[in-house]
Amino acid sequence: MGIADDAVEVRAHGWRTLAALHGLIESELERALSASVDLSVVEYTVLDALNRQDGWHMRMQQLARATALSPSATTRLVNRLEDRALLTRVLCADDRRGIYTELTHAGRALYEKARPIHDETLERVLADAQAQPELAPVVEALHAIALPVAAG
Amino acid sequence: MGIADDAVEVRAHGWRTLAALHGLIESELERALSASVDLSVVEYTVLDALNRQDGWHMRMQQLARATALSPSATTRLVNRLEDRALLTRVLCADDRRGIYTELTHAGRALYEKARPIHDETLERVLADAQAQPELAPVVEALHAIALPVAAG
DNA sequence: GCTAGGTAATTGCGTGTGCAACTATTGACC
DNA sequence: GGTCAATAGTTGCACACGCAATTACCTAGC
Repeated sequence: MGIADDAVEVRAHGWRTLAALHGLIESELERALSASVDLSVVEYTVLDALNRQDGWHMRMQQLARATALSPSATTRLVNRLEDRALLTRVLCADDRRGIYTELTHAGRALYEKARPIHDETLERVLADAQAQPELAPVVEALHAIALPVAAG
Repeated sequence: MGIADDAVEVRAHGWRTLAALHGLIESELERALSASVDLSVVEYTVLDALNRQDGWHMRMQQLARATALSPSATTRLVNRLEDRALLTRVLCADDRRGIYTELTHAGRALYEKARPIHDETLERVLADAQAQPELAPVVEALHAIALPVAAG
């Protein structure tokens, strides 16, 4: 078997490994978050994204990109969170097609409660994953990614 | 902000990056496979897993692990593929609770057709991802993973 | 040999998702 | 100023998923 064929195998195997690690992390986060604060991973992702824009609005489309969801799924996701009074829709004045979302007090409070649980779970799962020879290299790579801006 | 806080941020950011890359690859594979051979990514994963066990059976449970799916989802996934005559259920003699699955001729043929599409899409997507500074380190790590056994 | 506890797989049910079709609004062109 | 394509967001619909309950079977223990 030649070098080119090996490359195909390596990519396929790498993809399976990535998918395995992703599934592992997501299911653990799902369990931890839904048990403690009744949030799914995507719901937490929304709160996290909104919080990271501190005080700033976010369009539906940006939310869709941040969660890797379709527009329709994003609409319903925002509906669920709005029904729980965790965020509010804000009509935008300069483009009346656009809709901004922002966290409510309750939303920020729930996020503050969920965040340590999220972070601890992530730390634990990554440590577990790093102990598996199969997954370790990918976990290492995650650590090596530089933060987008100065995080201090 | 201290080193410990940075570590939390780095993990969270790494996880978002991993999720982004995973979502990117999965959606591209989904599009390519469903358009050309009417298979979803998990369905392809099943055919691939069965094929990699060349001629060998695979229990439902193993399939569930390979696809990161629940037992119920695995049952229905196998149902769909069986309805399309791509695989067959085989009762196991020594443990009559267990059910083996194996590819049919049609299943193997469709896999052979799907595989190059899968591989080419994966190559293209990984190349695209590697061009994004944000995703590149993770893609590098995937390439660096050694194949489980001698692949030649 | 029979019962009790555990495991493999399946089914009922509620829910989240994507696609396609739709509405509302914007911006470009003449 | 009116028309037309493009964009933002929402809704109808079908479908795949997870959880919990169920069935069938195996394995101890007595």
